[in-house]
Amino acid sequence: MDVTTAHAAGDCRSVSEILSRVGDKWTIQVIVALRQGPARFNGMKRQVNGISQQMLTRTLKALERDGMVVRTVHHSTPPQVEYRLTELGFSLSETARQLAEWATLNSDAIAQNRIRYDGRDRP
Amino acid sequence: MDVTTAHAAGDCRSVSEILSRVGDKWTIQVIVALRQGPARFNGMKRQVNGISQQMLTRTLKALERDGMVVRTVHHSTPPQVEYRLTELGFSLSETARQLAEWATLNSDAIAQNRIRYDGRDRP
DNA sequence: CAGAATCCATTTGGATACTG
DNA sequence: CAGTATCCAAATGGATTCTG
Repeated sequence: MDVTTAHAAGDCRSVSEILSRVGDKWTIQVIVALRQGPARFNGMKRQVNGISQQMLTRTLKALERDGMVVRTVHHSTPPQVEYRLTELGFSLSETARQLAEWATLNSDAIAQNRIRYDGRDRP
Repeated sequence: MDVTTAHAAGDCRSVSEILSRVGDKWTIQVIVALRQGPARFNGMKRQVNGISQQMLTRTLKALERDGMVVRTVHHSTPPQVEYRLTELGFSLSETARQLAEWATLNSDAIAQNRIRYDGRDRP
């Protein structure tokens, strides 16, 4: 029996908190983007489609705090700041990639399910 | 090359939307809870630790709309309503279980990282 | 380039009271 | 038992302006 089964797969309070942290609008995408290797701020902003500057800042800072990303400043001109995954962050990125893949593969089906559901007569 | 790599792993706009849907505070936990088999409303409320009645209602309704859960009413007294995963929902639950497992295994490390980060002198 | 700061709209979530 | 309805607080996220 694995640890998840032993814990009834997520009844710990901490799990809920972590899931809602990594499950916000951008975290998974940022982590998946960093799988390819270290990246710089504006590079990521271009890579992660549609993210605002503020949300990228917040997301990266939260990931740094959680120990999933390290931030390295190179004092050059122009200044360079590099972000890369830690081991912890990389381990999450494996699962994150699967989740992103699932979303890619099933987004059409979900969109159709919604249309069908909304089309039924209902309050 | 798999589809995720082909799509640069999540730059589609739809992925962002789906991820933030399944990544709210409760969806993953509800789905993981339903892996064990069909369940009834108040049973799930007890199983998913800390969820309010309203949030369970909202989460289940959203999952039903997305075609991940089916809701079956048995007109008995007292009334019974059964929720169970569809194939789509079950396929997500595989990845969801991994994510919940990751969260369980690493919640301590993350908590410690946060303490360390917050302890450093910083604005 | 890499952000910090501010403002504001929307979403999310909790508590409570009520219903068939 | 299985919800609905309402109110409200907090979190989330976007846009814009400013800075070392």
